[in-house]
Order: sequence, then structure tokens, then C-alpha cells
Amino acid sequence: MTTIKDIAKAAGVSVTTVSRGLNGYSDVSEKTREKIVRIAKELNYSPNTLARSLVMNKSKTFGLLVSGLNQSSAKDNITFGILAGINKFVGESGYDIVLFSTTSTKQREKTYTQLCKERRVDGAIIQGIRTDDPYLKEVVESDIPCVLIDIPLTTPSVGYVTTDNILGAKKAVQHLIHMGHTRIGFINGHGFAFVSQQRLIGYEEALKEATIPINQEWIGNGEFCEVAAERVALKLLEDHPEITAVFCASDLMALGVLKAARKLGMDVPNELSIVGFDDIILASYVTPSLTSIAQDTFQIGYEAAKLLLSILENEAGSHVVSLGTELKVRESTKPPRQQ
Amino acid sequence: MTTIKDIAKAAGVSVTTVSRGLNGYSDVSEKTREKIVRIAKELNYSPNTLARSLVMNKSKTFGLLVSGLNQSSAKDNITFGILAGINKFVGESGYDIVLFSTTSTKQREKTYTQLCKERRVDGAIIQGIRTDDPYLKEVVESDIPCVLIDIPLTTPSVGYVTTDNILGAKKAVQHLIHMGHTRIGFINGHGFAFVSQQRLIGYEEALKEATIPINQEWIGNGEFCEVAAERVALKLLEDHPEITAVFCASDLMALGVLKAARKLGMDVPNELSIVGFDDIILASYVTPSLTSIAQDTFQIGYEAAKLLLSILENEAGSHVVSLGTELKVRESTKPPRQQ
DNA sequence: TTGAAAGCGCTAACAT
DNA sequence: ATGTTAGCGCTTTCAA
Repeated sequence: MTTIKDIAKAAGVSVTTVSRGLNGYSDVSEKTREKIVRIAKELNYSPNTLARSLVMNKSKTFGLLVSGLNQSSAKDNITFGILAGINKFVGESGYDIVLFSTTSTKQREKTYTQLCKERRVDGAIIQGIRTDDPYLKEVVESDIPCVLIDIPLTTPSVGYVTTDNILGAKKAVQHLIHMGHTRIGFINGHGFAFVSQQRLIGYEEALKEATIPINQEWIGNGEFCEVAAERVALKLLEDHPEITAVFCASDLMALGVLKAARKLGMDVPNELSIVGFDDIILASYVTPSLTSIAQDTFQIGYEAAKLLLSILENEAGSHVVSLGTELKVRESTKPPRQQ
Repeated sequence: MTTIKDIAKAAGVSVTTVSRGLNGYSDVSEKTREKIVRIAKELNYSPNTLARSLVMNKSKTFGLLVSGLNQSSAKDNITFGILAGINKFVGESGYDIVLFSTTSTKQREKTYTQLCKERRVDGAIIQGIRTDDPYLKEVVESDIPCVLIDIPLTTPSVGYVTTDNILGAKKAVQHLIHMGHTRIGFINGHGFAFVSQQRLIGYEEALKEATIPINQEWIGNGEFCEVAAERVALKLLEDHPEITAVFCASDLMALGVLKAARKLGMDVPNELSIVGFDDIILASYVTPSLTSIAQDTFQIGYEAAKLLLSILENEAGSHVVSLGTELKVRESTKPPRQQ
């Protein structure tokens, strides 16, 4: 493996000069610089980023902690979208990404700070952890630059990217209200997800503004999981046949509700309207296709990486990025039948 | 940032002893070892893997070159599955993953070898490149341990993981033949994909074995792309109304063919049977659901990482892993109508 | 414009 | 069982 030492020897200069020449410093004569570059090429030289990072104390690396990089998340392409977005920005910026595997219990023994310090990442992006995750405390306490996705937390070194979940949920429920629904159920995720808290607020606000009373019995938690949502919806719809529409905090759960409705012999959308959230690919392909609140996961990832870089470079500016949503009206919603 | 030097000072021993103690060498007394570990914990020490990697000349890192980590690959979750599989294995093995962003043209200026050498990865996994990609030549010429996905190439340091695409394609076509189809079209990917070459062989073998003549005019290339496949299928089905079934080298393309059939007013499966490949999530959700040859992308990723580790550790054994497929019969295939 | 020397944090011969 | 020393490949004062 060629080193700058080899180049120095071949060029008859010192390693210092080689280093400077290769890094484009001005204080090296054009002639020697050219010579150095030529020899480096001849010798097929590649810089050793480990050595460089060690001495420069920065690695040009982002650490990535994503929870959804596993088989069970294949159906909702959220993690993938975020990953792709991060990848895009990072490709433009000269950084590389280290994927921390936090899936196994073994790895979970390492703290967030350890993970970052060991690999000497310049910053981290965290997605998919619950608000009660111990990592979060570390994120705040350490001064490692970090961008959280969907967790509202800022310090001088920490920012976050999220979607306007309140407004998104509101749009969904308002869509139902405008169609004439008043008895609207809600299958939320779980209380430890910030997005769930927000979407609940949006749900409640929409109802309040339409002076529709909120009925706690019509609200359930589906753990962001298709089967759990199906189970919860089954009970909800059986216990409360008055419900004419259900808003779900994720499309995956909406799929579960769809199954529940089918089991109960309820026609969607004629007897029950369903609105999802996320606009996953499946939403437009299932039958009936799913009305949903679209969020741009690719953009979320892209903005997260961008924000991290700006924090790293001490740029002034907000540490918060909030993205919009879009209501996609499809076949799963319809005005309620006249009674 | 705490270093072993700090620990050495605090413990009143040399850095060597600290290093040995922390790494569990036997030639250090239990008493001092305990002391060292205790102090390390007190000082909140994290090893600097950069320094360690530099001196040990290995980084406990796999480099990942995947082509499909972008927005346009969201519909087929192949890249995601592979990524998740790799992630699983890697999480169990103590390695970490560096995602090389090869999306941008800028990055593309760096050669494969440069990418790997700069980051000093111990090995690489490459997915989604074409057989005419210049990277491939480098993979062979360099002695960096590498596992290719779906590209049959072995050297002492290179292995590959693939699916039995010949048999897979054969199963698909045989399924159609068994149903009574004899005029079977084929929408392949493109000639620079190994899997396409294999699937073509499988298609031809199945026909030959059934003594059905091969008609080159019934074979087209859809570039593994939904819209391209739709276009190609449109022409194919118009020019050759005798065709009663189409085998597609990917589900995404099968979706395109489905659209083409719809445009031509052909009912699937009554007037046209369609078989796809991959068994992506969408396959079972579209209407009509898609008969498909399932391959396990998660397993591919897992096996790739596993194989790479075994190559790294100089384990004897084959450098080739070939996985099976499974025919999933759904609604898009049916015996041809009697004429 | 160039070079000598120090040092980033760690491991590993080679002593003792 | 422990310490001394050298060195991994690089950048960066400081001096010339």
C-alpha cells in the first residue's frame, strides 16, 4: 500500500511537502506539486483516511442509527426512503455513512455515545426510536452533533426534522368531516412516539373546530402494526357500530383496519371510510386504494443530512426542519350513508 | 476525550498494560486488570477505533456499494431487503457498515479500489451493478475481499451470492405450460444483467423441454423498469395477439405488463396470464394479485455478509452461495381460453 | 518554498 | 506480569 512516504522518496522531497502538495496548499511550487501528483498517480496512491481522521480529529463520517432496517419494516418503505434521502445528500457532500447495527441485543449494550465516540463520527442521525429510549438522554447530554427524526429536541448541537403531524392529522380528519362524517374513530400508534402525540392533537383539533365531541372510546392504539391495528379495530368496530370512519396514524395500520372491516362484513368505503398516514406505496395499490396523508420520507432524510452538516459547520440558523403533508384522496373514503 | 494514556496515569501503570488489560490478554494480573477496567469505566473511556484500525491494519468495517439506494427503487424493496439482511448479520458479528454513496456522478470519479482503500474497509459487498461496470474489473484485479450479489465471479478473495435464476425462470414458464399455455412471451431486463441472462436460459429450457418452439419475436427487454416494460409489452401484445401468457423478469415489469394489458382491453388472467419474478410486496396486493417467483432478498444480504466474513477469515469452503426460489401462484395466471 | 520533528491513540515486539 | 520503544500514515507547528 503506497503511503506519502513512498511518494516523498520517489519525488525526492519530504513527506510534509507531499502532504501539502496533495492537499492543494498554496505554499508549494507548482513544479513540485505537479511532480508529486504525477508520482502519486503512478504509484496508485490512496490516502489513508484513518490516519488522516486520527490526526485531524474528524472523520467525514455520519453515524446512522435507524431502527427500521429489518425484515419487518419492508412493507412500509419509510426507513428506506429516509435512507435514500440521506444517501443522496451525503453523496453530494463528500461524507460517508456508517450504519450502526443496533438491531441485535448484543449491540444494544453499547451506548449511543460509545458508538459515536468509538467510530469517531462527526455527527449522527437517529430515526425510529421511542421517546423513552435511553439513547435520547445521551443525545442531549453529549455534545455530539446529532439530528433526530420525528423527535422534537434541540440543543446547540442537536436538531430535528419532522413532518407537520398535527396539521397532517387535521387534514385527514377534516376531509372526513367535510364528507359528512361525525363519528370518527382513531387508531393511533403508541404513546411513546412523538408523531402519535401530534397526530392525536390534530385529530382532536379537527373535531373541536367542527364542534364534534371527542369520544375517548373511539380512540385506540395499534402500535403502528398491521395485525395489532386489525385486532384493535375489530373490537372498536364491534363495540361501536356507530362509527362511520376511522383515521389511522399509519397506512400499515389502515391496512389492518381494512382487514378488520372485511372480517366484519363492512364495506369500505360504503359502510366505513378509512384514512391512513404516510402514503406508502401499497396505499395506492390495495383495493380499495387508501386515502392517505402523504409525507415525503426521502425529503426527510435529505433534510436531516443537510441539517446535520449545517450544525457541524456551525452555520447559524434554525435546528428545526418541518415538512408539509399532502392529502391524497382515493377510494377508501366516501360520505357516510344516509340513515 | 479519555485515552488509554489517561487511564495509565490514573492507574499508575503503562499504556501497554492498559491496552492489554482492556483487550483481555492473559498476561496481566487479575488485580491490575480489574483496576484498569474500573478506571476506564470511571473515566468514561471509549476506544478510538481509528487509532486501533490504523495500527492493526483492519477496521472491522464492510464497505457497501449498492446501486438501488434511491427514490426510484422504492417500489421494489429488493435493495432494502438485502440491506436489512446484511445489517442483521453484521450486527451479530461486531462489524460495522460503511455505505459508499455512489449515486452522484461526482463520487463516481473514485474507483472501487480507491473507495475501499481510503476507508480501509476489510471487505466489500457490491449489489446492483451491471456486468459491464468498470468496477468489476477492479474487483477481480484488486485483492480486497469482496462479495458480489448476482454476479458470478470468484477469485481467492471474491465470492458471490445469487439466486438460482435459471431454475426460477424455468418454474415460472413450466407453471404456464402446465396450465396449457404454449405461446408464452418473455419480458426480460437487459443483457447486462447476469440475472437476465440466466432467466432467459430458464425460459428457453422450459420451452425446449416441453418441445415448444422458441420465438425470438416474443422476447423483449423492459430494462427492469415498469414504464419501459409497459411500452414493450404494448407493442408485443399488439403485434402478437397469439400470445396467451407473459413471463416477466421482475414483478415491477409485470406491473407494467398488467397496465399494458389493461390499455389493450385484455383481461388478466382470462385473456392473458402474467408471471413475475421477485415476489415484491406489491405482488400480493395488486389486483389481480401477481403470480411470481419469490426470492429471499433478506437471506441474500445475510448470506453475502456471512460469506464475506468467511472469506476474510480465510475459512475454507465455497465462495458461491446459491439460494432457492419459490413459485407463488396467485390470480394473474390461469389456463388459456379454449379457442 | 521546503524540511525536521512532534504527535494523534493505539498495538506489539522485545526487553526485564 | 509489566514497561520501554517503535511505529501505523498522516497533518501541523516551527524553523530554515
